[in-house]
Order: sequence, then structure tokens, then C-alpha cells
Amino acid sequence: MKEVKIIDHSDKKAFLLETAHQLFSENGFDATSVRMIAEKAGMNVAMISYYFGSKEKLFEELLVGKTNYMREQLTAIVENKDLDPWSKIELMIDGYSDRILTSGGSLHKLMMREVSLKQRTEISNLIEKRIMFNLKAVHEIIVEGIKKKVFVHNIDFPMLMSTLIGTLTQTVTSDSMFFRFENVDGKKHTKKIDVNEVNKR
Amino acid sequence: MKEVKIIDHSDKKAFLLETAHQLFSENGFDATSVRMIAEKAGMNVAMISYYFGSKEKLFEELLVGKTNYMREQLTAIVENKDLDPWSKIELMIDGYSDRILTSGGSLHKLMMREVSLKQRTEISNLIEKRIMFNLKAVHEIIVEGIKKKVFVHNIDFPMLMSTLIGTLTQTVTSDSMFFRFENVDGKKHTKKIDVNEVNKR
DNA sequence: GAAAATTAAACAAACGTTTGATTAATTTTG
DNA sequence: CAAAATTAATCAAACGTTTGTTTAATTTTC
Repeated sequence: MKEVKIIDHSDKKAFLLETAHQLFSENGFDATSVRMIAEKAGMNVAMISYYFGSKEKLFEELLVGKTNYMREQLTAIVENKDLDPWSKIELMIDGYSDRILTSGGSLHKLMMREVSLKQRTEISNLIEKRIMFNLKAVHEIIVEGIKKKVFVHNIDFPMLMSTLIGTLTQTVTSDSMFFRFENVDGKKHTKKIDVNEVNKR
Repeated sequence: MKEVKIIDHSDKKAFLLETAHQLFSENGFDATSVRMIAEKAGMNVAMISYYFGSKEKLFEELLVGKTNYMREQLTAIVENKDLDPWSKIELMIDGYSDRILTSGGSLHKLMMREVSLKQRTEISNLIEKRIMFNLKAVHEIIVEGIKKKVFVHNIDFPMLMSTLIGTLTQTVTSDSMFFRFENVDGKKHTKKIDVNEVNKR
């Protein structure tokens, strides 16, 4: 009889993914070799091909996995009838900051870097698709807000998003530069200012 | 006899630099091989080592050369006594947009990508040094503006610069995404909005 | 004809991936 | 239930390419 067949090759697979995530974030996709990943994970190189098929596939799986959670969370916020547009926006930004920007390897930085290279078209398209989904969610909220007259109408949506995401990316990417000047008080600063940023619109 | 000498000796070096600039921008540093550069430039691979010593040195020389012009232009603006702070800011942004963002291979994108990888520390530091110089210039203008009471005081400078540069970078990097939504009317749009952005502060 | 420029060829190192063997666990047989 | 067959996981080694760089020979230049 067939009981519960828990072949837990998900443990090692997950660990490989997490290790790759870290290394990709630090060095980028190209400069991270499969041997580096395997070594840091304490496993054999062949396991990467064995589990994922290829280095690119590993990256894709990493991307899909990491963005899935946020995806769910996002749709939940959008479809929640009990929240007004303002709260939705705030919840969204909070979630984004916490989960994507600050989490260990900074997935956001990694994604932005890869999408800026049109070289690996497969991966770029995958990332774009995922980001577009989130953009649509934000767009919906804003449209709803306009309809309910909570927002001033005629917002330049592309520009707003460029500003928002751009600022976040920039802050994460090169805090070492800009914040070498003065009055820094940590990461919370960023989030707050960004909410204000939205408010101004 | 040699009539028109179309091929100037020093031109080849410059041509290599220009070709490398284009390829680096498209594919990134890692994914651009010296053979690609040489082939596209119609020269032998060994010429890169011959002229520059190494691939990294080529990149550094490219960086220094491309940023030097802007550097001069920038100091000229800052030290110009006939300009009020507002004009200076506008001139600066105009110059930046035209020369860095829109020019062929987008040096800006390339620099931002490389600085976000702390991997090649030599190059990262070089880029950071160059950018810091420009930041200081902008900072001076703002300080001057505050002293002359033209700007509202207490500007959060790091945040301002993050917003500004971040937005620009984002727009250049992924216009394909954000502007897939609506009301786009070209690149001029970006520049204008950014000036307004500054105005708001 | 010496110096500089340019070339083809070769270099070791690193890359991602495949292979064939080995182990251990599980399932199928008789 | 034990023996045989099958499966999944893991490994070291090697695969063929490609990488950046160097060498040594040849051509171009002045």
C-alpha cells in the first residue's frame, strides 16, 4: 500500500535556491557560477542540473517562487472591500518595503539589474511580466481612488510609478553614496518619505 | 602615395572605446567578451590588451573619458557667478539628461548597474568617486540657494537626490514597462516633470 | 632598417553541463 | 519474508566551449 510518500528533496532544493538567491544578489547572475552556489550550499555541482535543469532555470524558479507570495498578498489587498484606497496604498508600500527591499539578499535589486539587461530575454520577460502584474494592481487602486474622488484625478500613472519605484531602487542600490552626506536615520526614513511622496500627488 | 588618411592612429583606440561602450551598455560588463568588442570594431582581439592592458582597464578608461566632459561642464555651471541657483539647477538637469541619459548606449544605465554590484570593487569605487563629485556640485548649489533664501531651507538632500536620480534611472531603465500604460508623449516628458519635481521642494 | 602596429595562434583557467558509477532506500517479485 | 529489481540521490571526473591574456611572427610606418 502507498502511505505518505514524503520524499524530501525539497529541503536541499530550497536550500540551493536560498543560497543562489544570496549569491545572485551579491554578484549578479553572470558573475555567480554554479560551482560557487554548489560549494556554498555544501553540495555537488551536478545537483543544480539535476534539480533545476540549468542555471537559468534555477534563476527562473527562484524568481517565481519569491514573487509568488507577494503576488497573493497583493491581490488580497486589492480585492479587500473593507479598505479605502489610501489604506490600500499604504499597505502595499509597507509590504513591498518589508518583503522585497530589506529581506536578506534584496531581490528587488537583483530583479532591476537583470531587467535592465535585455540580454537574457527569457528572464527579462519573466521579470517584466511579474512586475507588470503588480503595476496593474496599483493601477487598479488608483483608478478606484479616482472614481471615488479620493485622489485628485488625472494622475500621470507611469510617471508616478517611475518616481516611486525609482526612488526605492535608488535608495536601496546606492545608499552608500547618497547617505554619505548628512541626516541619516536608517531605513524607516525611506518608507515614511515615500508615503509622503504619494500624499503629495 | 597616400592621399586621404582615413584611418587615424589614435582613432582606433577611440573607436574601440565607443564600440565597447555600446556593447557594455547592451549586455553588461560580464556578458561582453573582448572578442565581441574586437569583432564589432573590426580589429584583432589582441589590440585590446595592446591599447588598454586589460578588459577592466578598458572599462575604467571608458568611464573616465565619458565622465570627464560632464565634470568640466558641471564645475563651469557651479562657478558661474551670473546664474541664480534655479537656473543652475535647470542647466544641470538639462545637461545630465541630454548627455548621459539619451546618448546612444546610455552610460548612466551602465554605471548604475555596475555600482550596484559591489563585485568589481575597483570599478565600483571609481564610479562612486565620479558620482560623488557631481553630487557635491549639486549640493553646493542647493546650499547656496538656501543661503540666498531662494529655496525653502531644511531640504533632505540625500532624499532629494535619491528621488531625482532614482526616477531618472528608473525611467531610462524600464520605460518599456511603465509607459506601457497610458499617456506617453516621449522623453521630453521626463525632463519636464523632473524639473517640476524639484520645484515642489 | 628600427619602431610601432597588427596578426594568428596558443595559453591556462573557468564556465555550464553530462556522464557513469555508487550508494541507499523502496517496490516488486516468488 | 527474503531476494531481486527498480528508483532517487549523490559524487568525482571529464566534457566541449569560452573566457581574458600572452607570445611570437609579420606587416606598416616613418
